Amino acid sequence: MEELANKYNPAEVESKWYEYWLKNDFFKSKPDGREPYTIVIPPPNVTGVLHMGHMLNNTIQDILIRRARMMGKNACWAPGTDHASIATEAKVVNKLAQEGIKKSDLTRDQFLEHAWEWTHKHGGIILEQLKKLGASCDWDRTAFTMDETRSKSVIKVFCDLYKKGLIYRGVRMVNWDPQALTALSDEEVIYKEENSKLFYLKYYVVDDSSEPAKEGEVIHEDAKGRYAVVATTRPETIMGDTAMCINPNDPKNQWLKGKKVIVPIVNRVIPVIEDDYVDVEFGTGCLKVTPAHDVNDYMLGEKYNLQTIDIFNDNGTLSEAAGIYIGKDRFEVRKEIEKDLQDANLLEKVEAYTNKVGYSERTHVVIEPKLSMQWFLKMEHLAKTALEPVMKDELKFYPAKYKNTYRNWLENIKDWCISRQLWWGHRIPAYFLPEGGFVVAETEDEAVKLAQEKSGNSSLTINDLRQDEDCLDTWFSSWLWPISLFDGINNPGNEEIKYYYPTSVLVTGPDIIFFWVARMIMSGYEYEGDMPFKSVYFTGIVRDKIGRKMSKSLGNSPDPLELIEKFGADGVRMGMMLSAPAGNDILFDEALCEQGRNFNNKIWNAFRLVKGWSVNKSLEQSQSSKIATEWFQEQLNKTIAEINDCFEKYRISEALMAVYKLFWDEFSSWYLEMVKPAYQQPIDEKTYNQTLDFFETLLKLLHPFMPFITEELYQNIKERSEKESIMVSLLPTGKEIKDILITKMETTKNIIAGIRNIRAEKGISPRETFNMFFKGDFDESNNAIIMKLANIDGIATYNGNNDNCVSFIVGTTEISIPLGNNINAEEEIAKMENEIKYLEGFLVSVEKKLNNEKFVANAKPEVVENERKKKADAESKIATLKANIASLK
RNA sequence: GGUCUUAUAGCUCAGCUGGUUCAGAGCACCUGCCUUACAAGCAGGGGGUCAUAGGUUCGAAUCCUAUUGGGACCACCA
Repeated sequence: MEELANKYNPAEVESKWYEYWLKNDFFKSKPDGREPYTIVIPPPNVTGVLHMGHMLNNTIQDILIRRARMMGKNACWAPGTDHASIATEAKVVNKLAQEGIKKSDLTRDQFLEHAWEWTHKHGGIILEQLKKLGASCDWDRTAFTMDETRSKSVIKVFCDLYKKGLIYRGVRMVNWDPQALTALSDEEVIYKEENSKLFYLKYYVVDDSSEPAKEGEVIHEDAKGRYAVVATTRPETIMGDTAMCINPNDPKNQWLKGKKVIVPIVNRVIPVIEDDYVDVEFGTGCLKVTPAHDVNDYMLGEKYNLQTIDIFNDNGTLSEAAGIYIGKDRFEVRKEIEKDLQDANLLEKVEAYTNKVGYSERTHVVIEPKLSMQWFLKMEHLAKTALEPVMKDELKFYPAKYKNTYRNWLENIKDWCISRQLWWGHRIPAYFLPEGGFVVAETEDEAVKLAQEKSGNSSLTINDLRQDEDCLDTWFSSWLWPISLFDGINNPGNEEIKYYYPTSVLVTGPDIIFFWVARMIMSGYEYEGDMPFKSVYFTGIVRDKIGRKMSKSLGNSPDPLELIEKFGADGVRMGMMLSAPAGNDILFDEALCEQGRNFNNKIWNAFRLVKGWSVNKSLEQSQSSKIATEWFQEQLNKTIAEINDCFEKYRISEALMAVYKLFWDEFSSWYLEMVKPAYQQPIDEKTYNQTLDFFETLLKLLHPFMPFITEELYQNIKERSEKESIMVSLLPTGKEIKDILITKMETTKNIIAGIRNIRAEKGISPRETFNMFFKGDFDESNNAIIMKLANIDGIATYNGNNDNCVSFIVGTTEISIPLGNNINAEEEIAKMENEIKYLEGFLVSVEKKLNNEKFVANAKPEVVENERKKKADAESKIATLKANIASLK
């Protein structure tokens, strides 16, 4: 072996092996006789760039998929991107704006041309970045939610649901984004607490009879007459007021019953209506009703047949219907109207107030509730089928706590507003007839046919029909992802969908449990009659080390690619996984990547050591090496079982920690030290080969976590043939564990540590040798190990003649090291007396238990037996210590 | 406002059906060491009334109740 650098350099090897894997098609999957293991990637935005959340998410997926592949399964990780309609359209609009082009100046086709250009230019960068991470996706399968197959699927599903009567069109109060100029679903609105103002407005009463106030009534009055006071946070909407509402049981407002009031400034006369929706305690108990601009007011409007006046334009400015402030922005008007009300003496007071305001998830502008014609999908039936499998754990959530969240949403589900007033997306396949009405069809030809039938006019052509301008919500394509990736919508029951569906696991963030996870489950049952995935693994949010969400504006989010450059992909992957228990947020710290990199280096150097040994075939295996190999084999088996168990429960960070400790502590610190030949001495062949086998097994166990370094070393540890790779090798399966060897070695390690401790305390060089004596039960089979690692000349039973000994106790055995004049008797005595004191205290508590009749009667026999043993052991230790003190005195 | 969740070492977290895996791990920290694989390292070591108060039990970090403090989600009063 040529000279190897003493530091591992990841940059040199990572791209080399990724190329090698691609060249050999190791990531590819085709249906065959093996058990499938399928993951569909949560498709990132097509024009997005990799952030820490993606890193975490995709590292986990890669770990799972690589492990499955090494377990002999047919592993298929299907990648792709999402067209992200609002986000992408917003980016394109911005870009055009920079070039001085307004969207409204373009035709739909022209705009889409720009959008596709943008998509082709920036699209898929994120997938290239995933390759740097080592992601073993089957790239030939790369899909896009707006490619032909997926688009066809979406349209087909829309038509199907329409035919089933689950899709309908209707005027509803929707969340309107005045910047993107589109409706949003409830899930796309984020409520934020805000410091705002509560305005108290005067609504003068018409035809006031001036009857005296009855008991409990609160009547406001000034020179202009009697008036009601209405508290509102949105005075700019008074132009849309069509009623005032009081609670019929509100004593203080009884006098308003049946009256009419005048909207301030506007001077429109509106009725006072009564409904117990109104909270008597809030404000003055008088509510202004603006059916066009508030969800609850809309409900009141429906109930009492009120007029609705829509005072806003789509972009949030005041419309003609408002009559005043026309063309001005809503927030501008709020300021102006405050002043105007003040000037007109119609503003009683203004109070500071905190309330929650809805913002658009994508454009971050304040949502305007707006009445508009939209398409909706009925959810009741879909929700019903999707609930039970999750509650019954047929489809498992990790962590399970999200089952509650899931149930809560499904049980209170509202219909899904699926239309968006955007161009970038799947256009709704509804076609309006010249004389009114519409048809829904997958193709234009079919639309014409249906239109002819519907109108009875057989001369209708496509030119007579007008297709709906709206697009579908992005999630309306994402919810089909696990099916459409295998073309299961267009070609039901095809070979791929039958083989790969249901997929094995979905790895995603809990923030999209409603947007995406729940809806995929619905569509899965609707179109495949089965769950889309057997498990869902919810990752946490990546935060910085002091717990803040990573965000561009805070500047606390590291660039993943820079991290990879600095620590290597393996190091970063490990850094992510070290602190990522399922469902917990991860507090990311570069120090974790450093730990990952250090671990790479540790593996690298262990490799250097082993490869540096020369083998002497005529050498016999030493006793210590024989013990070491037998023990390590057991330790390996034990850890493999542990890792398997962790993976079954999706405790991935724990699995990593187990293999980390196995390699660093058990293998490097203990095993290699046990078998390591003296400097420049050869090693026997048997031990050498066994060590290489162990090393190879360790590399395999590490591979899912750290694919690159493990491949590099796998290729170098033995001669490999052309197309061999660790990523397609088989993981060792668990074997029966002989715990006895492990237990014995633990005792041996304790003895070695005890001796090293004495050396450290007394400042004795590790090179200086001496003898060791024992008293009590002692298994001598590991003596060779103790002698080698603790640098001991000989081991013998204590013969009572070695007065100047320092002792310690392991289990019930006393270990003594003769140190001649190095010993300070007083110190030793003090130490032992301290220990006796502790043991006596311990003994008291054990005896107390054993003297308690109820304990002996009720506790399990083995528990009682254990207490007896504790008692005996403590007593024997005390006796030993007392004898030692006596001998030192 | 509702629902859920959580509190264990300086930090991040394990601790399963109450009892020897019961007080643990990793990191950080401290003390020695540049010992020929590795200072990105080696050897050794010190850290916790298991949030607080009650209760159940022979026995509680573990089960129950309340309180306090985190977190998440849903709803929302103008």
